[in-house]
Amino acid sequence: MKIATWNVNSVRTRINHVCNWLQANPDVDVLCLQETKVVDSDFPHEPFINLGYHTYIYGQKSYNGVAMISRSPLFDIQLGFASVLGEISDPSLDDQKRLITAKLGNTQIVNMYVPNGSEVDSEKFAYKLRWLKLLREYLQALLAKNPDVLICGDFNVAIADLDIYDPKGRESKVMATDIERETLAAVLELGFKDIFRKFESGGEFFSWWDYRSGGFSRNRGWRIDYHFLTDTLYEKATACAIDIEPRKLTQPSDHTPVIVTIES
DNA sequence: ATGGCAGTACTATACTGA
Repeated sequence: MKIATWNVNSVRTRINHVCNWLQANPDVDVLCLQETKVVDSDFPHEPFINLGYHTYIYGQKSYNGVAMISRSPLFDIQLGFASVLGEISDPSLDDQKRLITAKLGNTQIVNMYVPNGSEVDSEKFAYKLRWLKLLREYLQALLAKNPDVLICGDFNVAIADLDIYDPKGRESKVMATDIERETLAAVLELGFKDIFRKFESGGEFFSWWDYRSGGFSRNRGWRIDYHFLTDTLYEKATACAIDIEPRKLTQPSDHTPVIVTIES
């Protein structure tokens, strides 16, 4: 089983890149997309259906939006926090469409686009931390039903200094502050491990490079796209790869796909 | 220290991202 995650920064603008990538990677079972940036009624289902995939979407106008593109049908699709938790005390956390989960066989796959947070101490930053706190409750509820959970997506947090090309001054930078790391760590403490680090302990591995200032050509990137797996899945994983090829194309997304391989 | 690049909505420029 291969699961991939890719923040495509508009699925409509990137449709050819995504379809070409699927055709070049036919053994990927599920591709989790973030930042689709399209309302559901305008989602480009056809190109995926024509390639033989099933599509599961949760979008909104202009911003955010997630989707799952799957070789075989997925089951028990749930959109947003409330679909799992029931009524939530802060409904604004479901205003932005960032969270979709579904089952592939016995594996619960959660695809998420964590809020960026804009600037430290901004209202958006507070929203990000509240979102991550509710994510913990959400995952706890999923784990109560099924121990085999894979969460992936754009987490907008570099979990270690090794995941940033230059961590100097990171304390005051969004995506790298202690409070973001601690809040995400509290989520992962439920039993999730970074599968990339099962296979690679070194630095200079990134999944996002700023469009500006030649970030990619100078490899000035961040690793903010992850797959976190619970124990049984973690043990069965045999590889985790970052595919930088799509980032080299013209008009690329600023993120590139990350793929985990799990023995079935 | 700042700005740089890109997509969307809209139709000039603001907002957002990371």
